[in-house]
Amino acid sequence: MKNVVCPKSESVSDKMKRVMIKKELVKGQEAASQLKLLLLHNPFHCPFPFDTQQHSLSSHQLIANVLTCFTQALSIITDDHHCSGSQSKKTSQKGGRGRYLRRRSALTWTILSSNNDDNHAWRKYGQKEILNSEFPRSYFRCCHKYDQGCGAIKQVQQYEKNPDMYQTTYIGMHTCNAKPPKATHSTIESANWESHLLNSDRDSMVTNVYDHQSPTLTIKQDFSKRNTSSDDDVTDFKLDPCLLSDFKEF
DNA sequence: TGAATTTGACCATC
DNA sequence: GATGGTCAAATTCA
Repeated sequence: MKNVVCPKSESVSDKMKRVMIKKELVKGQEAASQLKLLLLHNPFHCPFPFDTQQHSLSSHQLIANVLTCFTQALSIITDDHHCSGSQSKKTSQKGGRGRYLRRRSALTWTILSSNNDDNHAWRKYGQKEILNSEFPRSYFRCCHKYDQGCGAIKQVQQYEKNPDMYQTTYIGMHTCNAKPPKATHSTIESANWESHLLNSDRDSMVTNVYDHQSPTLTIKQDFSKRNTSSDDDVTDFKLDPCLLSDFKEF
């Protein structure tokens, strides 16, 4: 963080950026504190992305808030880094195309589902053959990208082990006013489902696996990139009955 | 005719 | 350089 502040040559925009970064970090800190309280009072709180509890934010939403705040702060810092300095090279604009924005740092999670309908309006913007993959990957962005600046995107690919299922990766949270995604009954009625919540740097992965045969929720953290993967990273939770009923309501 | 999808080319990342 | 992600012109559809 010491790179962020440069008091000697700080302009008005630098000050604004500093304020924005501070604001994002404070928001992230608040969300982390709420998450801590939530887990202290209910360690078995359902982390599922589509938690239906209305009275408070789910742990997933809090995690998403934390990551979003940090991502925002980092993007401000990164933009500053890229834009500052007279020698920052301009990208070529062949065919009038600008710099492509990649979202590797955005909050990402993957679900396996028998249908792709999640109650959000998506616009397909690309399809690609993937190496060593039987099925192409389709790329969708939120229809409200331009009117509301929503940056949510998803990638859909048929699951090779079971072509009736679709592996859908959501990247970024919806910032539009559209209805939040809701899992369908067909999703839950499939034998098992799993979702992956990836953190921003992809160093770790949280995998939630719900098994209908024996109602357990497996939360698996994958730190493969850090080379610390072990059986200790896998935690099985017997679900609290009330949470389980919430879980089956979708 | 406007909106949505397809598709080839461009760009970023590893 | 290979591969995946995104753009935007061309095409299709309602």
